[in-house]
Amino acid sequence: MAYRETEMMRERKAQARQRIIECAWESVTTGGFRSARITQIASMAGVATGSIYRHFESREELFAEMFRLATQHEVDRVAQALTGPETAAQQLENALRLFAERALRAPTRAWALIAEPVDPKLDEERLVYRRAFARLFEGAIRDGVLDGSLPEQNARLASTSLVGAIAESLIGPLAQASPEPCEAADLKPNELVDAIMQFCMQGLTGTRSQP
Amino acid sequence: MAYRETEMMRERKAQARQRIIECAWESVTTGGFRSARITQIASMAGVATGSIYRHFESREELFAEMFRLATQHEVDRVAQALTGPETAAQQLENALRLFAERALRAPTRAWALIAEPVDPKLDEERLVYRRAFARLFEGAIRDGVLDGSLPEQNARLASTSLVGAIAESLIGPLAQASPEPCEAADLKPNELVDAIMQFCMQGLTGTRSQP
DNA sequence: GAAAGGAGTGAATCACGATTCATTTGTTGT
DNA sequence: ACAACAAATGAATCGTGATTCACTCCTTTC
Repeated sequence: MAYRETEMMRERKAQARQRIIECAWESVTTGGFRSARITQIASMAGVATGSIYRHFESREELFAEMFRLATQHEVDRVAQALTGPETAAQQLENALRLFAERALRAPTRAWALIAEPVDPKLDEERLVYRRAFARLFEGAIRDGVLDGSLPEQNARLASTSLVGAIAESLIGPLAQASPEPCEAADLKPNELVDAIMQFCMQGLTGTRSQP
Repeated sequence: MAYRETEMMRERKAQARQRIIECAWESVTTGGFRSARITQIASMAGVATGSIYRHFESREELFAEMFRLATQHEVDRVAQALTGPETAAQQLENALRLFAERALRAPTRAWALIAEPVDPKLDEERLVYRRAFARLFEGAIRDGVLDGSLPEQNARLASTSLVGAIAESLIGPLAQASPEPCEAADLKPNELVDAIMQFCMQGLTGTRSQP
């Protein structure tokens, strides 16, 4: 017999796979799932169209995998903000702010992650993404209730509402085109974030901040 | 010469047009824009495929028109709730609750109206829809600030956040399949609505309700 | 260096649905 | 009843883009 997959080959394939995912992500970040073409991704990655299918079952599968990775990255970022010496409420505010700012900085990406619908497989992944965030925020809210920085409440629902309020505030205005982001409510980006945060924190604490 | 469009014919055409829109709406309500096929809509309406194009420039155009009508209907419903003898804050709560309940009762329709992306023409219409709601809620918030039932705040942004919080809370969990709606946060539908409303009203008033 | 596979290629195929258009079926006025 | 025209039809066409596959190119092993 001859040819047994060697370490070098495994490595090389893994790299190609990685490259494909990265290009897919770039394509999605630029124009959303809708306009991401397999053909174009292939040529970006410097491989033939058919080669994509050596690495992924289908277009769906490629996007699902890509989504999984991007999502994990984003969740990790936000999770980081949920550690530190501050009160849980303060940590949560930081995390929410980070979430909002990141979304605002890359609207097309945010849209793709949060809302753009593609196909059932992707929706499934998105659900996981949502749950990951929900769980994150939910935990922080529970902590806040324990350390007294937040009042008693339904943590699960509050966390969902938070994500929703932020996403809508950012994405609603930003969904269409990315060229001239943000003019929602006639505010500058950071003012927008501030205002969103005020609403969210009031919703959580039931206490007026900065009257 | 002969044949000049008569009243009866005009009527008949208008009816067909109406029927087509209704069937399109039913189709969208059932499976979302994505799965609404012109062919199927035609057969539902009892006309030939080609006849659709006697009434509408294109698929896009049909959906846009349909969307416009559905939207108007929905907005009118909610606007109704914003009249009455109660404080503006109370009216707003009623309106929000109505919005949430209606969405909860027909998740696929709500999804189609609020979030499902289709094409640029539709997105434009959706923007109008969002603005209509925003304006509605915004006005109510302004009134609330005036009559003292709500504290000073950025009405525009608060209204956006409200729509977002509600939409996410409802649609996030309900987006996928309509068969078994609602088990979000392990709550029954009306409990879900109650919890959302609490969050929203706290966000608006900065006051803890039902501690 | 030659056999034995695996990996890569990309033009051809296929699927799917919107749209068209030659033809048929009314409708109207005389 | 007939001319003149509009409306309706739906099978055929077209466009788009994912997916395939017969073939070539590389690696590995002996």
